[in-house]
Amino acid sequence: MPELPEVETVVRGLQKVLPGRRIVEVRLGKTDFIEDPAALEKQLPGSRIVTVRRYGKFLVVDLESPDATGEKPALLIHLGMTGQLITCGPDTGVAPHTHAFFALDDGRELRYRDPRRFGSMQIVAQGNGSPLGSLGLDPLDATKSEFLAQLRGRRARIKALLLDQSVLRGMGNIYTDESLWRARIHPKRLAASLKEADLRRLYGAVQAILKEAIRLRGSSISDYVDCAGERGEFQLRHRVYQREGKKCVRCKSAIRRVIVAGRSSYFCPQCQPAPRVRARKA
DNA sequence: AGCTCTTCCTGAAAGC
DNA sequence: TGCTTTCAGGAAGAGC
Repeated sequence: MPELPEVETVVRGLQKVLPGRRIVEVRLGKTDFIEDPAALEKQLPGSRIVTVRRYGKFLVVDLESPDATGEKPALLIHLGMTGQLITCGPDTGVAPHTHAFFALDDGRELRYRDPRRFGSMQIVAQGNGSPLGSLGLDPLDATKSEFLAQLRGRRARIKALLLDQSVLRGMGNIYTDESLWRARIHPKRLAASLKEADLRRLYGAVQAILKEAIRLRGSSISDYVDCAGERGEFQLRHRVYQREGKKCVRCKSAIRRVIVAGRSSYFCPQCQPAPRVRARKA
């Protein structure tokens, strides 16, 4: 599923080919994941792509309107669980579940495919519109003190906080579990119970995991591919994610799975000791 | 504030 | 073999 490293990989690929291109035509299939399909069909044709960038798990396509009104619209795309953005020639066969086609002025096409349609697409007036405003720190841009300030003293479970996009933007289930394993922190620990040293270790782990995942072009589990259709390789480096019952590479204990924050959470019971459970009153 | 449950959707995998 | 059920999960919303 596309999280920060996967979106970053797609963005880097698109940024090589899209800036300067003009969108000449928009064709849509199913539109229930698009906020205002008519707005896309009306506003996109004729506009020029300026930049493609990542904001959390969102792809932001900054646009320049043909009528130079000063309006700088942006197309926001969230890949959800199974979203793919691919560039290809116009005659390339259409994969099932391809729901949006953006014809470009060089004859090529940008296509959006999303079997489960958990993704989303919308046009905002400025690249900072609606959903982006409520997002928290970018885990790679954040300094250690910003990161610590965001988590210190919070009563929620650390895993829930790492997944919360209003706290940190971009982490998902895979990189949360991998980071917690690396930092030797159990997903159920309350952030407020963590020592300063734990949080520092977590900061380092998050940065290291995300950077390595970007270097390896993301994790290809489920449907993830980059904008050229290539798979990533970080799934080969997963230490806990989807490794229930397999041996921890550090201590040989069997990896376990529990539900935390409504998500499957994989951890090593030896390396990541569980918090003390408060006794339930009878 | 923070937890759990539900909804959206499809395909893969498990169960019978 | 082939059908049915379950599960996965990003995000938002409800209810506690």
